[in-house]
Amino acid sequence: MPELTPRKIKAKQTRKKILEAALSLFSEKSFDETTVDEIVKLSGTSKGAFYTHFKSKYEIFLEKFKEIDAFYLEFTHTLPKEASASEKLLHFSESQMVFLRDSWGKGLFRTLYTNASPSHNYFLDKDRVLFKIVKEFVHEGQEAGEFKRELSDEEITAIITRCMRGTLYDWCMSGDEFDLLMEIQKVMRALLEGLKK
Amino acid sequence: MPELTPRKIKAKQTRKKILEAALSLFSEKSFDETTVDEIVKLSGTSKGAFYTHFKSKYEIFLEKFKEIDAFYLEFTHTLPKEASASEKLLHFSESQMVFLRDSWGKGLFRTLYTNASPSHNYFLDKDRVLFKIVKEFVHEGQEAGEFKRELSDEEITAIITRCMRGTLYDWCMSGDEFDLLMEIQKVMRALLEGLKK
DNA sequence: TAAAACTACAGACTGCAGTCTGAGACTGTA
DNA sequence: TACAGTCTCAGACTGCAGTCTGTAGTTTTA
Repeated sequence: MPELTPRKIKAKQTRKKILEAALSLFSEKSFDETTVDEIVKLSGTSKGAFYTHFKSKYEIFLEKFKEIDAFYLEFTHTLPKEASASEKLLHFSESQMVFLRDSWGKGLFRTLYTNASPSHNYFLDKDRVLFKIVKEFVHEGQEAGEFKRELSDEEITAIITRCMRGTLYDWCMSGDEFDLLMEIQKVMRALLEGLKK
Repeated sequence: MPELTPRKIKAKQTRKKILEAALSLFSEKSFDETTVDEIVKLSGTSKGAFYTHFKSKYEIFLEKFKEIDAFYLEFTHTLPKEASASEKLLHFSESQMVFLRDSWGKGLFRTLYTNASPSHNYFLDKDRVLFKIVKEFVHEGQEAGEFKRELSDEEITAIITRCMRGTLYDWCMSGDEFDLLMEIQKVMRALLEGLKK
């Protein structure tokens, strides 16, 4: 079905070259500091090529961000089966924050937030792995009679991920005094408490 | 003490002309659609004048946003004294969201979020009226034995405003299907429940 | 297999926020 | 009252994301 004509193969290679050059520059400097012209130069292509393959500079950036989901997924396997749903959720959010703080950093999140748009919003994508993971825990908690049923698992998930997002926002816009781990604990504990029966 | 020499008076007038022209254009079109050149032209000044009085186009935008706090303040006077702290907080957040939705709209918030930076962040300013209002209610609730005391009033306030912010974020980045009022109710109910003794 | 239609790409160009230079007017000092 | 220093402002300039136009080569059609 993909119909790989020689031309399309070459196009894919071009796309890949651009992507790799961009990611390399993003990590070497930062998103804001690397220009599209540099990406184009390093990849030996052109602006025309760049914009046929990507809608914007930000779109490339998002590409990298998808890697985060891999971590999430892997992490869930390490959680003890016997823990309660709210313990799992608390644990998960803590590990998530530590991971994001140490492996990604504020700068990336600032970029993520300040370049987001309704049509291009990584956070709000309901198909995200994060969303699915949280939803599963919530569902589990409801089945076990731990959480309320007035709200659907989907609604509760929306609430939880939203408050995580708010915390992440405050963190990446704050100075060093903001302790991401402590703050997520406070928020999650209050929230989970309120969601229990 | 202000030492109003003729020169400073004229400078203030220039500043005012720029501000008024900008706000007029922002409401006529939108933030993104109005250019600094237009503002400068309409106000009969120059770029040089613009950037001596304002650090950026966004800074002018924020100027307008401060009006919101006036609404907040006024609203608190309309709340029944006898209501519980959590009722007041719930009520307040609901009215706030209705107000923001109907009088301000998504567009402005999108601008607010996507142009924010650590040094220039309206939301995170702890001196904001919003912060003070919420803190007062929280404090009241703690005094009345309604809320936990494990967290300080300041900490609880941070949590609450953060989750409001997260909800606002989701709203302004979402399509029409997002019901801001319903969503804030869900979030606030869960949160307030979890903060009670 | 010739012509028509399309695709991936090159790079010049546009639009806009923000910077820089310089000048004229004002202010404070002696 | 002269003159050195300092503001306010004008507008030319820079830097960069994204657009537009043209084209060579490829694919499709007849």
